[in-house]
Amino acid sequence: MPTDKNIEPTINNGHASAPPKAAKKILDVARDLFYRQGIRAIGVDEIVRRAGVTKPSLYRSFPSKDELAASYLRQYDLEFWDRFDEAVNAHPGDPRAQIKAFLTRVGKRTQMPQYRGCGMTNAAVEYPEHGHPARVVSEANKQELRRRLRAMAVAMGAGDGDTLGDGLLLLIEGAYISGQLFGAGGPAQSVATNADLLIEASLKK
Amino acid sequence: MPTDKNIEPTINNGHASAPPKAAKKILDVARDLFYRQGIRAIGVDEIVRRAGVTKPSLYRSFPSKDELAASYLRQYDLEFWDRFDEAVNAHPGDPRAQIKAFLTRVGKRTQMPQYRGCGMTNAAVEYPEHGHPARVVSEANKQELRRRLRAMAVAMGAGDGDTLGDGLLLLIEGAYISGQLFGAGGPAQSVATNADLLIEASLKK
DNA sequence: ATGTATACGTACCGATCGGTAACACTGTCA
DNA sequence: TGACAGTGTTACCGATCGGTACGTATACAT
Repeated sequence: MPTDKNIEPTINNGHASAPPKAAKKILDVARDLFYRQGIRAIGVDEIVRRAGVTKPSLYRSFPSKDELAASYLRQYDLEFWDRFDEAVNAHPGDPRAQIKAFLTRVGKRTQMPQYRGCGMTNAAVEYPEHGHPARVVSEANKQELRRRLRAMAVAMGAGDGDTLGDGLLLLIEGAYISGQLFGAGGPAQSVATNADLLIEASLKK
Repeated sequence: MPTDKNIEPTINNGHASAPPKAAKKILDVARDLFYRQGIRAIGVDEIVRRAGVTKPSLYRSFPSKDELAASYLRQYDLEFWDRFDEAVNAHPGDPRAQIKAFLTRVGKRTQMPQYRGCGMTNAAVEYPEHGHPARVVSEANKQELRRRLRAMAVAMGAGDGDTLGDGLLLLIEGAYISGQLFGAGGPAQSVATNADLLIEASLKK
């Protein structure tokens, strides 16, 4: 067994690097660039340049740019559900409060200076072709979101839970888009208010 | 005055063509391709090929691809307001019925097989950079839509007209996006119903 | 010391990107 | 007849696209 210096191996000298992994740096950079500027707008050359790696390194970790984009979205998916579940867990057994908490945070995020909408939604717009790796991830995320919103609407006791769930989804998607279209002060800031109004109206039916 | 054959001038022999105008053919093809597949996804070579013209012809009528995209959107803008005003004019003095008529048609359109959302919205997603010619047209269209929706909400007598107007805009944008994400049977089909519910709730305040 | 596996970099590929130069042809109108 | 506007043709530009062939450097086990 080695004496020292290798449980976290060599801080990384000039080249011949250390386990922090090129793949992680690539994905981090890609995530940032893809989200802020769009997937089609960013070339692999720029990704590797900003990540401080070379192109073959990218293609050793990812079979293609399309699959790199899909990886970015799979990570986005995880973080999305983290945020969603955080709102859910903050109000156990109270779906209306869960929705309100989630949408309040969405509304706040849409008002931030560099807000660029939902990475999933944007990717689906960029890749309309069915079966594209990025779009597949995006569609799965949205299907699941719809399923959960409808279930929550039913749990609230709405007369027509499916319709209310879909209405909430429309408001959310509208907030994502409006956030990047109008910036701060845009319609997205009222998403939580409007959602609560819609819920109120749907429960009274 | 010519004897015949020129009120609609010469069916267009092999080359050296007739007035049908290259610019119009180019814009028609670009419009179709840009809408269905996205602006970034389509190259100028494919546009001129499908239009049966050559690249110099394109650049004689349009200073750049970006400006061609902007022209496409300006035409889209005109047709959008045609549809909008059609719904408005069908119900003079009754903004709630106007909104309902417009959204019923939007809901129907989102269920059509080749539906690809709103060209304006999609362009803004594709070009996040401020000042891009395509984005400028898109933003102007959305600003005006917001202004009119808010005015209509106020005219309905809503307690908070601005919030209701923004809520309607969120639902509309959500329908555009959901329409292309989910296809037929998706949440967009309920946009008119949800909008009416939201209006009802906002008037009672 | 040497083999092996892994990760890396240099250099390059053909294709396509948006855009242009230069010139020939046609129909219209004066 | 002659000027003009608009089109077509061919050929080309430099830049960038996504992707790869191939040699090199390191780490570890034998």
